[in-house]
Amino acid sequence: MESMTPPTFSISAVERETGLSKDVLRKWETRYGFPAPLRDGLGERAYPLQQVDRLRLIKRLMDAGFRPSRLVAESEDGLNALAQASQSKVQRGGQIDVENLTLDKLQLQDPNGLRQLLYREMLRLGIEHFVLDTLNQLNIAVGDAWARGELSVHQEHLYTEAVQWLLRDVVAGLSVSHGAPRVLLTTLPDEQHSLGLLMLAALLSLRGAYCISLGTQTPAQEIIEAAHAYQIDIVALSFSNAYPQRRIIPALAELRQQLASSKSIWAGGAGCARLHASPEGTYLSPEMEQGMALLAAWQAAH
Amino acid sequence: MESMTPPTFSISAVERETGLSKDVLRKWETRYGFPAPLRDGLGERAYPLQQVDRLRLIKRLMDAGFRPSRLVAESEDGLNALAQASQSKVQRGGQIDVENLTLDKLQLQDPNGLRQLLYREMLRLGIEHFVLDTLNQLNIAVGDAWARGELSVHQEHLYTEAVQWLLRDVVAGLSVSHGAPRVLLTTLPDEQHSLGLLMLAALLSLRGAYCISLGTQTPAQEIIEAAHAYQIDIVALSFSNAYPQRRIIPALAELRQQLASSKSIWAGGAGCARLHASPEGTYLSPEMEQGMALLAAWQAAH
DNA sequence: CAATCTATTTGTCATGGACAAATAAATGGA
DNA sequence: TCCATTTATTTGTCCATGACAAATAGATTG
Repeated sequence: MESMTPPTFSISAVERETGLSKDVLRKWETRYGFPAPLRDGLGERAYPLQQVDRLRLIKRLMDAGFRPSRLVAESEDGLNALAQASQSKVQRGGQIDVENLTLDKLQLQDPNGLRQLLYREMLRLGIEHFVLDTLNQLNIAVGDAWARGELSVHQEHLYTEAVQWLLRDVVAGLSVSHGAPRVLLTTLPDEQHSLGLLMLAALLSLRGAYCISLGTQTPAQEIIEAAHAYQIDIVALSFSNAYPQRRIIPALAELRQQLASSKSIWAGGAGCARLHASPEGTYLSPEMEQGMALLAAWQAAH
Repeated sequence: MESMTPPTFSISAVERETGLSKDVLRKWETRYGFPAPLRDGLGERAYPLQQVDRLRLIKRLMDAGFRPSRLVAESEDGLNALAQASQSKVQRGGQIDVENLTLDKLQLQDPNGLRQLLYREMLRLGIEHFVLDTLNQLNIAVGDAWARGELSVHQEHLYTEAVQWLLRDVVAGLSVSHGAPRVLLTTLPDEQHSLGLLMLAALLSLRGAYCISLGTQTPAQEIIEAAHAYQIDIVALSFSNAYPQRRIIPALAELRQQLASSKSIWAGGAGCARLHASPEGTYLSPEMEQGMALLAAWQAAH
């Protein structure tokens, strides 16, 4: 038992853990000299935990807008400093008094407490206010804390689960089979974040829309088919920051081309925030409020 | 408008749509001569829709146990015949009278009806019976129908969503903060199916356990950390058929090695069904019932 | 100071070869 | 004949290197 082998990761394990493709991992190695994995007996890359952690941090900062060459060159302290600095600037609306408490609860490892807290807050504020303000800001707060490394992945998972639990309950309670418009909610493959979708579903349901959620990662072909089958008026897609920006527009264009022109396409989520224009007949609404405005417009027009 | 370009897919699009890695797609091309994508102006592979569909079908059948060389050689009709034949043999317990009705509902594009139907059935049978029998068999029925190509992806998504909606509600209602054992439920990266997890959570909660769900795709490191932080007694992981068998044992072994030996590790889901032995101190329970037995054993021992 | 043009950065794709792990096929007793 | 063990084949993943377009930053000019 003298020689415990320290844990290392294969290239595909690192791809999974960091979200950086194998190609990218290899290219960085030759271009920047980092990562610099060890090699196992077979000559295959073996990434030490430390490097994987660093890669994770770099990926976070890239999602926040930094470029790799900059980050890879940075020292450990430099990276951490950047992470500290990369706070979301968005601070609209009044402070939510529950925010700190909730982050505390998360850090206190109290999943049930968190759920109850959110539920009570929702009852107090009403769904619309709760979703538009509290959840919105909480998401940002959690995202920031995570980017700064103050929250571990499992804590973030826990938060996501708690909110999902809550919102699904709400949406299920609000559903009526004859609402209008009929909205199909989902994400494209490679996009796993569904919180935004659920929040939108809650808000739209509140205003009388009929929401059908397909969960995450529905192939484009299937979206088309489902939109037809369920006689959908509006297809709502969500893109998180992690979704490669450059793929959004083409994806929307492709959908637009194949979908009956009577059906609208909405794209929401933080991933859309930095986009300026979208293909003809598709609508960007990085903020929830804009989604509500789009709904109002649709309902007025019909 | 004479020449509409027929839609083609890039290699990464095909990877997303089919779940076959780029490496595999390229290798099959040289080894078996299929797929045989066109090339665009840049010399890059451009897969016609027809080939993508065929790849999807092949992937389905591979998940059902067939080997690629066999499938790739097969004719179109041959593949369809195989898909027809690959029914799950499991038909234990009495027929559930609701099954056909539910599949009908799915095919009738009636998401709300489905949810209500499931809910009513749950009330009628009681949660335990409903989960162990109805849902279990429904899952198999849906999985089979999907493998046979009778169900499209969006319909399967819809089913999954409906069940999730239902079960989350149930689990939330059952949660008590002082139950024992304390169970952490999640899946490893690359495993996105969480239905089994939710079903287990419902059953365990019913029997007094305290369940903490982290959703899907929690990195191994994070599971360790969370197990410690939440003072977990049992870590329950779920593996679907789609999860590469060969990675299950090593993954369990790695977890076992890093996790305090006082904490149990359970592995469930259809992906475990074909495994015979598991690492020391970890337990396989491809069937829900076995999970219940494990729980009973744990509770008896404490 | 805004807009346009050049240079660099960056991700993805391609090719072709190697190898271990998984699976099937063949072999040799009981 | 059937089970267990050994040999072959299949199969996924990895490696190295090179090419190129799209995205971004930096320079230049009106």
